[in-house]
Amino acid sequence: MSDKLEFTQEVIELARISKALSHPVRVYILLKLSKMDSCCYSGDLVEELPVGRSTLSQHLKELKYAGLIQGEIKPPYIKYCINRKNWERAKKLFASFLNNDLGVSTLLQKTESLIHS
Amino acid sequence: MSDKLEFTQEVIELARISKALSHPVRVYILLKLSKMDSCCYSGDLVEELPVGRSTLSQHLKELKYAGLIQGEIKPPYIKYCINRKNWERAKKLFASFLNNDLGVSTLLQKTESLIHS
DNA sequence: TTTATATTTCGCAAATATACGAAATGAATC
DNA sequence: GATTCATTTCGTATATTTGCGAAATATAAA
Repeated sequence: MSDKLEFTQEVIELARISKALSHPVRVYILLKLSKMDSCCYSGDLVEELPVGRSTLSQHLKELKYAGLIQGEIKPPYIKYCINRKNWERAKKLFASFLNNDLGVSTLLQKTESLIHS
Repeated sequence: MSDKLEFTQEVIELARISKALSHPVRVYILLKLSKMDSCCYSGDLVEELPVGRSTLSQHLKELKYAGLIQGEIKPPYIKYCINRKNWERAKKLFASFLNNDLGVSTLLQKTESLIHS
């Protein structure tokens, strides 16, 4: 069989989450938020991290877009927290990945099965 | 304390590995190689994956550079395998990350401690 | 030595990521 | 309404990533 296949959702999702974690600033933010089990202001983070405010805001936006964190507006602040549900999902996916629990059949699929499903 | 800090090796390494995993082709290759517990030719992969030969070669190069795989020349082929040692290290790092086993003190460090250590 | 095969490197184009300062936003307070 | 504060968006510059085909490389076979 030499047909080109498409990636499954699992593979695409793993890549998407990995991308969200592919910068030290974002790794740090996620580690801190998941550890604190509480929330955090953008202003607190910019004090510690070696980037400017607007750059930090971009990183927060990316993590939000990836669904890994969420912001709650508490004027004049915005409190950022881990998105527990998606974070647990990410953890499970990665655990499967690292422990080789993902079956070969979950790596690729034929185009047809995507179209007709 | 509002001094800017630097990232620890753990944070930098997590970001680096995540970056290597931030593309579906690379996730697929790593999953396949770690699952097979054997090796794989570039030619086999290009048959399955939706990218051309030179593009696949780039992805393999990146994974090699990240230390996650290694290539053994078996003319006229090159056999690619998981780099077991580094893969185990990556697994441990990620497991700590996902389980919140990394202490807060392992996230950032003062510039001084880098310079004088 | 020529030919065939597998893979990589090169050159290029397009898209995405990273960073910053300045300006804009949105809510509370004066 | 004007001011203040925390944060985001905009505009811009630069660097990196992704992709491809053509050319180069390296080895085995004819």
